[in-house]
Amino acid sequence: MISIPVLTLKRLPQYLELLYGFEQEGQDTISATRLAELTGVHMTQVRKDISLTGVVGTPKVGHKIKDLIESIESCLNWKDLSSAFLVGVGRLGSSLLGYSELKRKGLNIVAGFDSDPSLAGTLVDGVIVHSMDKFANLCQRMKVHIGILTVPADQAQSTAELMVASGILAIWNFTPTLLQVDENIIVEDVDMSASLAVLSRRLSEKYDHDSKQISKIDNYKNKTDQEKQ
Amino acid sequence: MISIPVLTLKRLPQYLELLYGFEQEGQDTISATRLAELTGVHMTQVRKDISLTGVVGTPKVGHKIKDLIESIESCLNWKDLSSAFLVGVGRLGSSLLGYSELKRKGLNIVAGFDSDPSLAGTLVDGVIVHSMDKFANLCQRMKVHIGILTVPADQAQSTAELMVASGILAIWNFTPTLLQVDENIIVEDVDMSASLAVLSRRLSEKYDHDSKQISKIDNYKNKTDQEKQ
DNA sequence: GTGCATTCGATATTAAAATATCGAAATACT
DNA sequence: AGTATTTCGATATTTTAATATCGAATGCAC
Ligand SMILES: NC(=O)c1ccc[n+]([C@@H]2O[C@H](COP(=O)([O-])OP(=O)(O)OC[C@H]3O[C@@H](n4cnc5c(N)ncnc54)[C@H](O)[C@@H]3O)[C@@H](O)[C@H]2O)c1
Ligand SMILES: NC(=O)c1ccc[n+]([C@@H]2O[C@H](COP(=O)([O-])OP(=O)(O)OC[C@H]3O[C@@H](n4cnc5c(N)ncnc54)[C@H](O)[C@@H]3O)[C@@H](O)[C@H]2O)c1
Repeated sequence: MISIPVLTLKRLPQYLELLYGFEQEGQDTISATRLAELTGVHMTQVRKDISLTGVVGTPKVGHKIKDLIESIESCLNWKDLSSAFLVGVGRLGSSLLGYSELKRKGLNIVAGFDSDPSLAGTLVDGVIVHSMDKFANLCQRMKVHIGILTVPADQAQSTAELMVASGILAIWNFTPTLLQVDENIIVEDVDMSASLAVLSRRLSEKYDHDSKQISKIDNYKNKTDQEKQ
Repeated sequence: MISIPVLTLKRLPQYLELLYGFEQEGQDTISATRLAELTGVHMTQVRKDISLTGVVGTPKVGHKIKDLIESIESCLNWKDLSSAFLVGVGRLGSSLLGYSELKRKGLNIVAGFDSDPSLAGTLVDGVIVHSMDKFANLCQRMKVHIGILTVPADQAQSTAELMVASGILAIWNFTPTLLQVDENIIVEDVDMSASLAVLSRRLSEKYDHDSKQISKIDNYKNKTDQEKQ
């Protein structure tokens, strides 16, 4: 199975999102050109990305939307559900338990785990929450290989180690902690800090000569808004 | 103000996280070499990243941790708080309202907004929630320029447009929707789908010849675990 | 003080990603 | 039917990012 570049993998869900929209609108085909316009990704890049999923289009027409969705979904292994355990049923954790969209993306959270004894045995959005001592055993018995990590930052490393020792092969890490685990464990960080860093800096780069700039922009915007009327 | 590459910006918070740890342990200096070991980023890359923030180190010693933190934080504009509004106080939205870590990263959510009338006037984790009709007015009066978007996907585009019309200059977008807004508005996506796509595919690439492979790995792991004892 | 090891930071090389170019295939139009 | 036009997909070029190399600076051991 060929290795697809990370950046391509990160673009594929974007295309999918648009494709679902078109499908609902009853559209039948779509061109790479159009996808490029909508995503801001270069036309040739879209073509390369699409071709990596293994689908072929027809000249002048483009791609059959149904085929393209099918191809991207199976490329990402989103066609059938993988089971996952979530550890840390706090604010973020329980919001994920209720996030039904994940099922449409191949992820089925079959149980939550938390060190807080008052949560053990409860249901959160229909998902059972267990105490931590059940983790290793259930993990092996149910052959679950994906772990979602939403514990406090200072508990992240030890929890990750427990996961790995219990048979977890891939960790979806929502904590800001940099996990140190065996190198053949797949760790994928959902890095909100990283994203916030980019937003923060880009805003500074654009306007922070000393925030007077922002007022200028405000004035400019008001002006053009008036002109538009 | 120079433009720092996205990938560098995304690595800076990683370094910071480690640096906070060292600072607490009472350490005084750190070398790029050590940061490279811990993050998996190449040593020369770490040096480049660090030098982009404007700090200089001393040979043989490395960098003063205090200076480095200071330098990265001010590079990301995390030293002083920017005000933000959050729209969509649902599962994810309210989990963000309670996420105090954001304040340490320069972001101060000063109010939430929601179309659900039963939420108007309530406090969520100490943050006031307003009805949507107050958004434009408060945005201008309080000179808030950052908007956090956590409404359902089908409401994302229209809400983004409201934000832009109200003076928002940067949108932190947690929805899977690809926003179409004026090009000088900064949009930063927290793309969980993208992250899940990478995790999913990498897992397939590694083990999906037909999932027998995973059992093999299990056996292998058990074996080596025994050997370790 | 002198050599030695370490680390910085600048410059060069390599690798990877994004963009441009071009011919061929398919449809629509004359 | 023939021609123009759109779009695909393969190949080349350019740009950007990652890695390697090297000299200089600093502190430490002797
Ligand atoms: N809240 C957010 O919006 C948000 C956003 C981004 C990242 N995060 C990160 O997600 C993580 C969780 O944040 P949160 O706001 O949901 O915190 P939280 O305190 O609301 O929830 C943490 C949960 O983990 C449980 N827990 C603590 N130690 C545990 C352990 N050793 N084993 C198992 N369970 C344990 C707690 O009982 C609690 O239920 C943090 O690392 C945070 O940095 C949160
Ligand atoms: N829940 C998660 O863990 C999670 C994870 C990743 C992404 N997301 C995305 O975040 C968004 C919110 O997800 P959620 O699970 O919190 O949903 P939710 O239904 O729990 O919350 C949505 C909130 O938005 C409000 N709302 C709806 N329309 C609105 C409008 N036009 N203006 C203002 N407020 C409006 C609703 O009243 C509700 O309070 C979705 O786009 C989802 O795809 C959620």
